[in-house]
Amino acid sequence: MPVTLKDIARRVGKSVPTVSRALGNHADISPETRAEVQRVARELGYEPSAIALNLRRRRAGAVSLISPAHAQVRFSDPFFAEFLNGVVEAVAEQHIDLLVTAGAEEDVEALYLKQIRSRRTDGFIVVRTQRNDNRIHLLREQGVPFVAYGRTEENNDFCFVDEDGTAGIALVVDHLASLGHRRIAYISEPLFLTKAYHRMLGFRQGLERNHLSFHPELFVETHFRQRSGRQAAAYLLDLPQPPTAIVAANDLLALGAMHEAQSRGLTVGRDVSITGFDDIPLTEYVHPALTTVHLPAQEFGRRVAQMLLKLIDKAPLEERQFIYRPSLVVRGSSGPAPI
Amino acid sequence: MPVTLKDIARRVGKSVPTVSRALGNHADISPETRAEVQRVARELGYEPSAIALNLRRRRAGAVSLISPAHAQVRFSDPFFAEFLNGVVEAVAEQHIDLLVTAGAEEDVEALYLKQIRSRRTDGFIVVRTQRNDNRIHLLREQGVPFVAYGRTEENNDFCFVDEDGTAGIALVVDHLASLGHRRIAYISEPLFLTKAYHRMLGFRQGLERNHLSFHPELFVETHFRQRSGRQAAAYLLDLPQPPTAIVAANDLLALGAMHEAQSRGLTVGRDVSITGFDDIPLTEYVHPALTTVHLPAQEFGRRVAQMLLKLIDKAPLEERQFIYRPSLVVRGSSGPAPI
DNA sequence: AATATAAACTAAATCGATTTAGATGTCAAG
DNA sequence: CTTGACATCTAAATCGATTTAGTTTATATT
Repeated sequence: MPVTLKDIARRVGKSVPTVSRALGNHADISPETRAEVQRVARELGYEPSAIALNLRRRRAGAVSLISPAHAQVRFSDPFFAEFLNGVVEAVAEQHIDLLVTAGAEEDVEALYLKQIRSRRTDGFIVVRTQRNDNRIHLLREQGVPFVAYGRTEENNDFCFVDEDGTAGIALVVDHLASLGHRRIAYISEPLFLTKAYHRMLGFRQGLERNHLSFHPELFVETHFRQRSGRQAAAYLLDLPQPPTAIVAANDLLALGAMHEAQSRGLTVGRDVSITGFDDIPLTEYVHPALTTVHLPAQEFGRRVAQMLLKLIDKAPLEERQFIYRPSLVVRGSSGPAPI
Repeated sequence: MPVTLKDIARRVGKSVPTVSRALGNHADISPETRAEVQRVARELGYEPSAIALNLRRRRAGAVSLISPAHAQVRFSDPFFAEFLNGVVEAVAEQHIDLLVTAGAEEDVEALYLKQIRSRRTDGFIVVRTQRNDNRIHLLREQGVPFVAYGRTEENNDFCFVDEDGTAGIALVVDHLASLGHRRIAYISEPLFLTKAYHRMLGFRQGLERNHLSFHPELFVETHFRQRSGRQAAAYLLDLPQPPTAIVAANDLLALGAMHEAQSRGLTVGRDVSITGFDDIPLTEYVHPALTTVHLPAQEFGRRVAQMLLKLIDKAPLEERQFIYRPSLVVRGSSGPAPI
């Protein structure tokens, strides 16, 4: 049986409000009573009921992160896992709970609405934003605090943390072009995701500024995982005129592509160059190590969470929006174009 | 402003309890009133306050998963990420919230105690059990429902899901022995973890039943991550008489070891065999693909969560304990011993 | 001595639901 | 015409906290 104020009140022979005020160090309690109450509370291991408190305060004491339905990967995406690490730590520091939920395929918005109406949560962390994102429409409409990781393509007047994916991929193309590559392929994530779209733009921008033309047959839109990367690479390497370099929109796709190239006996970094994006912890430990674009995933998680907590507390926010300019990490998977 | 029973009551001109009973389909409400109340509720988008309900029911409507402090990896451990996927899905199906928290380094037990006393949670999922696990002592003492992933070394009279790591690693040793390997090294996770300990036992058992002797210099106890695997492999390969096969206690360690071997110009699977454990999604996509032991991480997560939910509901449990017998997955990273 | 003031406490209301016990009105049976 | 049964509803209590508005008692002031 958990200990309540009533239990303490009974023990010290005082009323419940007195006990409450004694524990809260209010002025209208005599030093003796206060000491006695606090002693008994400690002795009984009293801890206020989070639920009762939340009812009174009309807060949930929790923030919510709903993993989107379309992400078959959910937490197994290493980038997202790192991001989650950051969120969990930032939230734990403030003694707020993190509610983690999986969105059902049908309609994630119903889930958001339910959480809002049942007042389970004080705010949301929105991940994997889409170019036209109904979740964001909804949250804005409902006036619920939220911070997104990523932007949308429309009205971006909300709090978010994002990366400049366009600049990131353009750096990759620069790098490959400087190595003499002229047939560069691109493996894209689904383009309804804002970040996939931005990265794709970076690819086109990179081609352009290096005076390379865009070959539609060298552009593949696929899913998130390694399997897709492998399949896409198989298609590309089977082309009559295969690319000498493959830019993948994320590291998992790149690893899948590398696997395909290697199982064809190609040496990655020599016969074909392959690059990724995100710099997940693994990239350093595959062979050859992956040339990629670094993102501080955990820091993104921290930032998003901290912004959200401030937003909820209506504390002043130094910055409502943050766009990280990523940097290139050159490793062994990219090398000079073969002649 | 969220909609409450009071709002509905005002609208239909009835008392709050009547509204409550109408929504709950109780018998003592006239069909007309019931219909009217339900109509208005729908119209206003009424959803009961989760907090008020929980206060009344004296339940939290949530279960808790606290990532242990010693796990520097937390969610970035791909096995754990998969496990979490399973948990999240099983829990979401039952409309229960999952509270994810990070344990501070100092004392995780204090965190558990706090969550128990403040009645934030109805039960716990305990991961990365230790041979002598204070969290389990505590939960048992407090009589709080919990399910562990993994056992302890003492009294195991509680609900858990586990793998038979001993059998798993022994399979690996059998496999390597059958390929002619006689100098087999082992890279272990920290041995205070039950699962690390079990796997280590499997290594010794495997050696024994293949009539191989245990060489202390071929046994390295280290941490979880790739970096440790790499360092351990460096040490092993620098030995005057290096091993021909390296058994790593998990896939990340194995990938680290592979990286070290490859950066020395060795061909993994020919010059040296390397094996892992867990069969994380990545193992299939490195080159050569990793020989490992398969564990259905996501299913483990589901099982643990489902057990916990039943335990909380005091529903009958067909089985309180489940030990999975893992199977070997042979891929390219293991091959015949060089002569 | 009467009154104002301060100290230390408590009753009652509140948050948003549910449940228990009781109230009211209608109708049929005696 | 009274009584009992039934249908339908509401008042009050409860979960565990906090806050507001008093209340009581002792002390200081005039």
